[in-house]
Amino acid sequence: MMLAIKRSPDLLATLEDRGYRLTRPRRGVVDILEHKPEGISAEEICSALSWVGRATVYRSIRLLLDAGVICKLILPNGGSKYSLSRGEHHHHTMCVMCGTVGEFRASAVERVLRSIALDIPGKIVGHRMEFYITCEGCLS
Amino acid sequence: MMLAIKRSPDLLATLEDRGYRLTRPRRGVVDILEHKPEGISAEEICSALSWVGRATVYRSIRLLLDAGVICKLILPNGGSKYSLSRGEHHHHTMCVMCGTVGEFRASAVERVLRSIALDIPGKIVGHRMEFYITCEGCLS
DNA sequence: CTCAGTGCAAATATTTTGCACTATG
DNA sequence: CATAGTGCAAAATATTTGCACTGAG
Repeated sequence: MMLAIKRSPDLLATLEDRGYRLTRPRRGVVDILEHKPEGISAEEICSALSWVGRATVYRSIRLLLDAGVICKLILPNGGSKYSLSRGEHHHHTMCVMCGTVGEFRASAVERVLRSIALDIPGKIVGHRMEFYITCEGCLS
Repeated sequence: MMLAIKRSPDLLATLEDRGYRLTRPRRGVVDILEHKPEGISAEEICSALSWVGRATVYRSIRLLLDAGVICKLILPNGGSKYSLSRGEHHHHTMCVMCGTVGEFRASAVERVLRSIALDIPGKIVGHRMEFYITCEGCLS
């Protein structure tokens, strides 16, 4: 697609920068997501990595989230799944038919954030935004 | 604040329009939220409504969500809570200090949605957007 | 040796389901 | 009396914790 996959090496570097080690289980989680552009749930990661303890999977997920290596996505039904982070701050699209996850960094979003800020009493310290779509493949 | 609370009567009407009844447990959930502008979690509703079975609370929540009487909010940490819906389609602000929930319907948002649509491959069928803020009260 | 990282099983949370019972029209 | 609504307890999910063990510096 538009963005080359395999951005992980650079992102993983941030892990070691922070003093965390890139262990087998952690690498395992990243590897899986590298091959799952549509994202995957915590439990699915556990079964895919049957050689890793469930607790370790959850701990790895939390660590990788902290480090910004992966992203947590909120599904339309409220559930959540994870996907590789391909870069800086961005937002996600999720196809409601096939589940494929896309990323985008529309400058329009950042622009609107500034404009919305004027309407909001207080100081914006964060936000979350997901777009549920029917992707081109599923449309045809 | 800007919007008068107690919009529920009109919203509750949509319940009966749909053929659902406004029973005691359902009314209970709405009542609580009427007095909790900062929203409340499912489990907290259960304890507040100790005279209602847990299952009924969850069923009521789902029903009220469907009917658009209440909203589900995603917290910064991924958890969720509920708040009264004060009207049509809107988005939420949540103070990360005190938890107070606000609503807004900035036309800028809808405008940007249209503009973002151009950047996104496929058809947008829904979205979710939350703003985490430090509210004016907590700023001072 | 020391401590981050791990596995496993148990503990928690959270939400849903089955089923018999109650209430309302 | 037909059926929506309910309570309770059990089941299904999801996630976290305690604790002893392993593996790199």
